Amino acid sequence: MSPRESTAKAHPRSRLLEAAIRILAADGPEALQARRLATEVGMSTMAVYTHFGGMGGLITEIVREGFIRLGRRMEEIPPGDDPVVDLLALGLAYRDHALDNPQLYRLMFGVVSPGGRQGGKDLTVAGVGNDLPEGQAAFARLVTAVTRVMEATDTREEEPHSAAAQFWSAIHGYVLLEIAGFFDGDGDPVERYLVPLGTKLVVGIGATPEHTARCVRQIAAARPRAESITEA
Amino acid sequence: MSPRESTAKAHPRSRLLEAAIRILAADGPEALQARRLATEVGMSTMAVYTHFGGMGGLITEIVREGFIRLGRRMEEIPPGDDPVVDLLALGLAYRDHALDNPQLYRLMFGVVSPGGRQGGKDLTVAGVGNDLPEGQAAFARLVTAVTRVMEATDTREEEPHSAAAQFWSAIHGYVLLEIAGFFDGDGDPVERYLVPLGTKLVVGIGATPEHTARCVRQIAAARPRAESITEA
DNA sequence: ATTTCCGGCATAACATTGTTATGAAAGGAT
DNA sequence: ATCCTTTCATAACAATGTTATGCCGGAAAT
Repeated sequence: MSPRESTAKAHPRSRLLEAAIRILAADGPEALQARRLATEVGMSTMAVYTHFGGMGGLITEIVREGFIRLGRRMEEIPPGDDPVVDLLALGLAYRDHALDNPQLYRLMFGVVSPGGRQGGKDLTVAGVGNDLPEGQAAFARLVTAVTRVMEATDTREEEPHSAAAQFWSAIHGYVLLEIAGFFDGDGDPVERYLVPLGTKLVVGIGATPEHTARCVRQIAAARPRAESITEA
Repeated sequence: MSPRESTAKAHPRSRLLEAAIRILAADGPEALQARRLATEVGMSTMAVYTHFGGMGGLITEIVREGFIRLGRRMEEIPPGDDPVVDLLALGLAYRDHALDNPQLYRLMFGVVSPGGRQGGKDLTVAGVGNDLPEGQAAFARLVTAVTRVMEATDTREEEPHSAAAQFWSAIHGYVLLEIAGFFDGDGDPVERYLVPLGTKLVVGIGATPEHTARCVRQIAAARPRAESITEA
């Protein structure tokens, strides 16, 4: 037995979780079924129940993993000299990650219900509230970036937490509309909508329009143009 | 037979649609089932197929009706003297309507999939794209409001369509996060997040901060405080 | 006025889903 | 060596969307 096979046979929980994320990305939440998942990993459907308690528990773990990956993606942005550049780059990284994993992103925010058993009476979504600490961690990264900008611009009129929540609202809404296809056929929606939107918010936080424009040009120069969606 | 009964017996399609919206608001998308719907209107499940072709067709019509109601709610805002006041009031009406019908709002944006057959492989959401003209109508109302502000402030740097799309992104994201419970326990989230967010965008469009602040105070004075969610 | 035809819908069956009951097998603890 | 716990395969169950079938009633045609 090769080591690859040994790691493949072991850790059935991880295999289930990764297979579930793969199926979700490939064929959407409707394909996230117990029998298909069991076939994918070469086991029976009972494995889902022993390791996750059911499809609901599995989806909860998928959401957690989604927030972990989002947090990692945002951590990868190295803080540079200009906090405004960092904040804008953070927003772009957030958008890039969401559009690389659109199905996962929608599932994270309860935007989709795989078996019809989810997203029910209670509208509260695990992850954005206090339920999943991984969600708070990703938000905390945004709060620190906003705080640095406000400190650099001597802005004290607003709490960083409040301003960060506004940033998240704007980017979140933009991302969902772009995923939904609302911006299809209008050129590069990032350049057309997201960058102006972020600019307005950064200026509203306290940065000067001139400085923000310089930061936007700096980021746009380092950014590849006309990328395509990788996930099916 | 009283006239009320006659109208109740007739128009089975409308009865199905209204019952579906009622069930959705009361018990969530998971309760949107063919058998329950048939029981609710006193018919068999076949009625769903004769009138809508299946549950998918019914959901499409629910989404259309949702955009119609959203459009009506936004039409009810009478244009006043100040376009900035109008735009802010439009945003608040949008938010109020969404939080009065949170389940419907999420369904409209493909945010939820009742039955697991929706929101599948294709991420494009009917309504925000070109599929449903009712969705375009609601967005058009926002474009005109933004256009008036930009005309009043002599702003020509940006297209109204682009600025309106940024507004929609921001409000849409805020609404979804508020529905998801992200702002729970932080006081009035409208005052704390939505109003500052709208303020930054209005200023970014070209209005002066002072004038915008006056408009915000004017609207806040006319707005009832600490409203509760009406839908279960 | 009778006949014909067609749309609307109830009944019942079907395929597919999540779930659970049962038991076997494997591995470690005593 | 024995027992106990965990893990999971098999199979059955409940509930879902869907479809096949046929009845019924009214409208149109003769």
